[in-house]
Parts: sequence; structure tokens; C-alpha cells
Amino acid sequence: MSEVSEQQARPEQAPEELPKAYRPTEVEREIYQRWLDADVFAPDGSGSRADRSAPPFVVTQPPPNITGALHTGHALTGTLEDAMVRRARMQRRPTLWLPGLDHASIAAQVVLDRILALEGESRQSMGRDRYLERMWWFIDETRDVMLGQERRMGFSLDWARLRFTMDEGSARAVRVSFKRLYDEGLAYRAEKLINWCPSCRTSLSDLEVIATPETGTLWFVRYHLLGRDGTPDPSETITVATTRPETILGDTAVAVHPDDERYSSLVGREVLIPFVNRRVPVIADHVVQREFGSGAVKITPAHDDDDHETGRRHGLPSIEVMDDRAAINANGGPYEGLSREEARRRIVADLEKKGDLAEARAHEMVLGRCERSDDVVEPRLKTQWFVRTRPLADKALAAVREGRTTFVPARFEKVFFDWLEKIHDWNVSRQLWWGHRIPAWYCPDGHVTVSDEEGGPAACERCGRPSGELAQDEDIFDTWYSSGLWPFSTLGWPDPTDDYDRFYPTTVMETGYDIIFFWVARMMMLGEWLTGEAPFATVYLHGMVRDPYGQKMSKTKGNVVDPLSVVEEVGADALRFALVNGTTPGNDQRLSETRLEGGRNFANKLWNAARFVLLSRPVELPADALLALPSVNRLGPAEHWILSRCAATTAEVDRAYDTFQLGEATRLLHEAIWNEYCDWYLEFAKVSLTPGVAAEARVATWSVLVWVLDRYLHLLHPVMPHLTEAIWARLPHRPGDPPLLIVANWPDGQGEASVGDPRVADATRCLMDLVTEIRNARAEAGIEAGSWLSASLVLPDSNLRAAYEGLAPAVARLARVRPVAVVERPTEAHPDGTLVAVAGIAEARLSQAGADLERDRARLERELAEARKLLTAAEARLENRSFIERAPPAVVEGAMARAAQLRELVDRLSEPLAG
RNA sequence: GGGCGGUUAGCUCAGUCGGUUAGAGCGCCUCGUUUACACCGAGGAAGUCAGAGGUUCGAGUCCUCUACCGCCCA
Repeated sequence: MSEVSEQQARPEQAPEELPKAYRPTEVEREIYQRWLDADVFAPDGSGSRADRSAPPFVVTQPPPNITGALHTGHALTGTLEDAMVRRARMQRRPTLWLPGLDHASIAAQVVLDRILALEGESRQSMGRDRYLERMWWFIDETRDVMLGQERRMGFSLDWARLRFTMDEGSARAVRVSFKRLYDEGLAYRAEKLINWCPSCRTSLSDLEVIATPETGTLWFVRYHLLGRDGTPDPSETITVATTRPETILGDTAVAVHPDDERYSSLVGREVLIPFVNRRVPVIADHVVQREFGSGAVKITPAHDDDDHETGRRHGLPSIEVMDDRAAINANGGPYEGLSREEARRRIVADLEKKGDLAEARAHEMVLGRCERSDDVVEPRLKTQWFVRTRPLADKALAAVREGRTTFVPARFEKVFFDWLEKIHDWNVSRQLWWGHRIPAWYCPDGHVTVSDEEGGPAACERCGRPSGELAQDEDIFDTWYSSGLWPFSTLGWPDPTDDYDRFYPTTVMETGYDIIFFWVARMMMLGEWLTGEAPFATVYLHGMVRDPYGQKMSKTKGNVVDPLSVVEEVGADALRFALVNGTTPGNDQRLSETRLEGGRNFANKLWNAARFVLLSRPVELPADALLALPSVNRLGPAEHWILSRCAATTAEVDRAYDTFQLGEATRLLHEAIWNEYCDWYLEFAKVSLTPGVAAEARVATWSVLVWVLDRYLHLLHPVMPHLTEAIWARLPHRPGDPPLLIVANWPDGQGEASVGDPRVADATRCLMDLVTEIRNARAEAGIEAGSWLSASLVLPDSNLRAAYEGLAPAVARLARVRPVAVVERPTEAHPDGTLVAVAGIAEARLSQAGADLERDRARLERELAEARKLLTAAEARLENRSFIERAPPAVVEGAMARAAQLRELVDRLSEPLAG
């Protein structure tokens, strides 16, 4: 504890050196370094004050893509997580917030390829090994930039546990999990129609394909039927409708509906596919919609999902006509080598030339586009790896249905259910280079060996051929596969580690609702299946950060906000506050200059309140005095009031944090700090701290001033950590306090609640209202702001009079009234022209010097009319017998008290108007 | 087509378990440089809680329908 008193005795900066405006950038860097030096981020750091018997609080950070920069979404994610984590840490739970980065296969390759293009290189020109070398070099740079950005945001991540989805631990988790899924029959290799992006030259999962409505063309093409002798009969044709003429080259049938009488005579005949002169059958299948186009469709099993199914049912061959870049291959005959777009143009032109194009009409359709490249996705036949998701999904569903994992907000559970209930198998192969290579080896006989050994299998597990004769699968995993293992791979899984024992399953998974399927559902599936436990107890989902006009931020729109430049402008705390204050879980929000200014202003307000407190320290107070509440008999009315408010705010804020309503927590604190502490208590304290007041009283006031500030700093620390830490460092501390706020104890409100007398607090509140009413009366009557009015206060209640006793100088100053006389009840009717201010049962009569009596009368009439209206409503309510009988007694009592109050108010207001 | 969310002050948004007079920030109007803060202070104006119906002693809040906006899924 010696360091504690040392720190109090010698604040590193004298109060008078505090700058008048808060300068966040200097403060924030210094404070962050202090936390690092103190080693307080880790649950087992040397500065940790965690109670090892308390339940741990664990968050694994959603790893940002290692592509170069954080955006506002990351800033929001980190702010919310940091706030939860910091509070848990202050509650002395062993708290772990585990940082990480994601290798982001496609995204990273897109970024690197762009850089390489500037250097005159390309993926192809470099080859796999050199390319990967270059990638590691690239991410070495971006890693440092990104981690620096997170530190600048003030995130209290346990840096010693930093993980990367491409590190050895992750790689091992990928291999082991995949081998297990393979052994259990849940990972399998098959030839299937997959989504292929010709730009990225890889397959994609269903989720990465964006369905886009577009206007295309529906072409009607005449196919020539073959006669019995096998030669085309120019007089007999069947017209098929297609949106993709280039796939004609791969047609292996024409299909009609079995009940379609127009075509029933043609079923079983053959047609000749143009350009490639293939003879294919006319088949009947219920899949054909008779109303669509001509009622006859071409069947291309290698290039269309529905056609593939139809082909399977009818035993049709699948003929691929495109290569990796979606150019026509050798099967395309005369069109070989053309891009699919060029091939389409030529084929349409050639059909027209031949007279076989019957019609072309505009057609509304839905196209699949690649999430990354926006290129049109091509269904293609490919042999690769899939994960059988049904059994995994069922476990994930059970975890949520049984309440082992809950969603905040709860409505997202339904979204989660809907997706997992009709999930398809997961295509996990990607034909890319940057990522985890699939740990499958093939021997020359085509046997498959899946191995979780780092160096691969020693021999083929079927025929025993040595490793030298085996070839590893060229493909890598979908990035989301390694991300799906994140909550446990980061803690050591599959090895039995201390961290895994202590910290798994984790507590909260906080992320955006846009990746429920991509990530949350997959973590749930893999976590449940592989570890036997739901990977987290709570899924907290935040909304999207949009621009001031509600538009999604995007680089192409140019409306992205760089969080780091915001931090440089207004400070990390202001940004954090702006992102959290008044927001609701799961709802989108707009980030504007105005909102950021709000955060900055609030930081400045708090800073200046602290400046006042520090500058007004009574000289009599010993330099090393510890912070304590004065004994009750030294508390004035204002102290009772602010301590009661402090207790109430503490309880409300605590509850808000508990229920993940961080926006509500900050709103409450903003209100308490600005509108109660600064606007009122500070003003009361100024009066009590003037030199004429007895030293003991000044010390008592100042103690309460510091006490409440200290409590609010604790409560606000999770959201505005730097500012609160910086101020706290300059205040005297309580016995047993640690040297840093970040590890100080979370307030429980007990101290304040036990001393703040609610009756005194209520009386104080009434006098405050009276001050407001007097100010109102003055302003409305046009009285000069600086002038003093003599006043007579009617205070018909002993509590009120007692409170006034303690607050008289403050009331005088705040209402600018002098001299003041107090009476228990009015001794006479209102003298003509007296200004009247009424607040509850209290009343003030003011000399009217300089008053505009017309306007004052108008004000009173307005107030009276309003009071009468309310009274009428209140009385009507009480006259309702059902209300008296059925409403809870407390509500009825409240209504009666309310009506009585209003009656009083009406009386008081009518009297001066009567004359 | 199915699902979800939204509609509250000029703007952006809160509003807990249905309960007194629906709140905040910004903006607006009036006044004010009193030694924390002009990134400020004092006072004020501003609402048919999208619409209709229902439940209830009582509805911004619960139910039904409608309109418009947005998102997700197919």
C-alpha cells in the first residue's frame, strides 16, 4: 500500500498545470503505456487483482482481417467488448480478452494482388511459394499497423495471448478437427456442382454468393428435331427458352413437362444441338414449368443446379464447356477460347444468322454474384471437400434451444434457427494459396489419406505407398473454417492446456449481426461437435455503423470514416462514447460529426469538473489524506441529495451493464454527471467551499465532491477508460485502492445508500425546483440577469425549512435573491405585482423591480391552465371505481398524492391571479 | 414468396415489468464572459408516439389489420 499513499502525496502534475481544455491525444498515449507497464490486461498479469475463485469472464476477439486497417465496425466491436471486459475486471473476475487476427484468404489475396499489379508482378508470375513468401512479408507490415490501431483505441487486450488464424496452433486445430470430421464421416470429397468465381478463380460457399436481381434477356432458340433416320428435319423444331445461350454448347437434353400436350408427341425423340452437333433426347420432367418461356427448356447439367438434378434423374452426361476463367473450353467447338460473354454474343448472332433465333425478350432474373469480386458466379462441376453439416447443425440448434447459449437481442435466435434448420453441406475447398492447405493426400491409385500430422502421412493408409509417392490436395480451406475453431483453438485446443481448462467455454461472443451465419453459427457447430460444449454463453450482436445519411459505409461510396483520424481529432474516449451512448443492441446507428462532438464535449465537461474539484481542495486537508465519506452529521442537504442520486445511478448503471444495455449505461452517466453533478452539486459546493466557511465543513463538502466523482469515474471507466484513469490518478483514493483505476473495485453503491437520507434529498430537490422556477419567473418577466431581488419563501414543511437552513447561501446565489425571508405559511395575500414562483409545496414571492408584469401574469396563467388540465385528468382517474378497485394500491396511492399536489399547485397559482 | 426490424420533437435516436406530466443529444428562440468548462451557463419553444381496430381500471409499450421505409433468407 505504500505506493498508494506515495501516489496521493505526489500527484505527478500539480492541479494548476491542468490545461483548461482536455487534450486527449497526449493523455491517452501516456495512460495506455501505464496500463501496459502495470501488466493489468492479462488475468494472470502481475498487476491483476483478479479473484481466482470468481467465475472467469472470457471474450475472444473477433479477429479483424489482416488486410491493413480497422474501420468503424471494428471500433464499435472493440469498444463494446472492452467495456464489458473492463467492468468484469473491476468486478475482480479473472478476465481474459484474447486478441487475434484473421488471415482472410480471399480478401488478403485481393489486396496483395492489387499491390503486386503495381509492382508489375502477379500471382501467376510468382508461383505459389514466392507468392506466399510475399504474403507473409505483407502481413508482417499490416499486423503492426493494426495492432497499433487497437492500442490507440485503448483496448485492454491480453497481448501476450495474441493469436493469428495462420499460426501453428490454429494450423494444428484445423488438421486435427478435419481429420476427426473425416474419420466420423462428416468431411467428404465429392464431385458436385459448386459456385465458381471466375475472377477469384476459386469455389465459394453459398453464403459468399449474393443473389442480385437483374434484367437479362430470354432467348427463344429453335432446336431441330431428328427424323427417324437420324438426320435433322428442317421443318420440325422445338423452341427452348434460355437466359444463357453460351451453355447451349453443353446441353445434353431438352426437357418438357410430362403433362404438356403441346410437346407430348416429341418426348423420346432427339434433337440436334447447334454448333456442336450433339444428338440429345427430349425428356419429360416435372421440374419444367409450363408457363415459363416456350414450355421447353434446355438441360445443361454441368452448368446449372436444377439441370444437374434433372440430369442425375435421367442419367444424362454432364459436359463442361468452360474453364477456370469462364472461357469456353475444347468442348465448345468453334467457340473455344472465347470468354463466356463473347461466346454468348457470337452464339446469339450465329443463331440469328441461321434463322434459329425465334425471339428475344427482356427478362427479370436473379443472378449470383461473388461477394468479393462482384463477378457473375458460375455453377461448375468440381471434385473437392465438403462438410456434412446436418449433424453439426442439430447440436448447435440444441445448444440454443436448451438455453446454454442465449442471444442478445433475442430476436436473432430465430434467424439462427431458420438458417441451421435448412442448412446445406459446406463447401470448404478454396482454389487459393493463402490459407490452411487441406490435409488430404492422394496416392497414384486415387486412395485418400487424411492426416493431422504436421508433415503429412508416412504412407497411404489404403495401399501403404510411401509418402514420397503421395500428393497433397492443392486446395486450401475456406477462411471461416479456421475462424470457426477460434474460441477454442486460441485457448490451446486440441491440447489439454491450462487456458483451455480455465477459460473455455467463453462468456460472451460479441460481433455484428451480419456474420451470424458466416461465423457465429459455424463456431457453434464446430464448438459443440468438437469440444462437446457451446463455445460461449452469450452472443451479443451489434448493428452496423452507417454514415450520417444512413448509408452503409463503403470504399466505393467514399463515405468511410477512418477511426484513427477520428481518434486524432477528438480522442479515443470521445469516439468510444459516441459509438455507445444511446444505442441499442442489434440496431444500426449513424455516426456523424455531431455525435463525435457530443463525445468530445462530454469528455471536456468531465475534465473541467475534475479541474474544479482539484483546484478547490481545502488547504487544511493533509496531503496524504485518504478519501472517506464524512460522518453523517457533517453532511448538508446537497450532500444527502447527491449521495442519494449517486446510489441510485450506481444501481441503474450496474443493471444496465448486466443486461448488456451499454447505451443506457452511458446515457445514465451522462445525465448524472452533467445535469446533476456539474449543474447542481458543483454549484452548491462552490458556496460551501468559500473561504468564510469553517474548515471542517469545507473538508466535508470536498470529500463528498471527490467521493461522487470517484464513483462516477469508476462507472464510466469501461467506456471512457483513458480520461477516467487520468483524472482518477490525481484524486485522493480510498483505503485499499490499487494504483490504477482499471483494476479498482466496481462500485456497489452501498456507501452512498447508507448515508444519503431520502427525505433530505427530496427536500433539496424541491428547493432546486424552486430555484428553477424563480429563474424562470425572472427570465419571463424580463428581469435583468444580474440584478438581485428580495424574496419571501413559503416553506410549509419542516424538512423543507431544515434543508433551506443548510442551503440558504446557495439558493440566494443560484436564484439571485437577496435578502430572503422564510415563512411557514403566507401571512397575507399577495401584494400587487409580486412575482410568484411555485415548485411543489414551496413558493417564492419576489420583489418586482424591473419586472414586466404583463408577461409575468401571462406566465402564471399558462402555468395555472396547465395545472388545472392535469388536475382534471388526475381527478377523473380517481373517480373511476374500476381504477380504485383494480389498480395496485401503490399506483392508487401515487395517483391520490399526485392529485393532492396538483390541487395545492392550482391553489397557489390561482391566488396571485385572483386580485 | 417467407421472416425480421423500423415509423416517437425540425434532425438523429432512447423509452426497462403496461402505471404520475413521453425523454436525450443536436438544431432553434431569449438572455448571459459570476475565478471548472463558450467544447460553457440560465431560461424557453417544440410531440395526433405512422394509421385503424382490440385487450385492459390504464397502452408509445400487449394483440390484430393496413400503409410506408429498411434488412435477411429463398
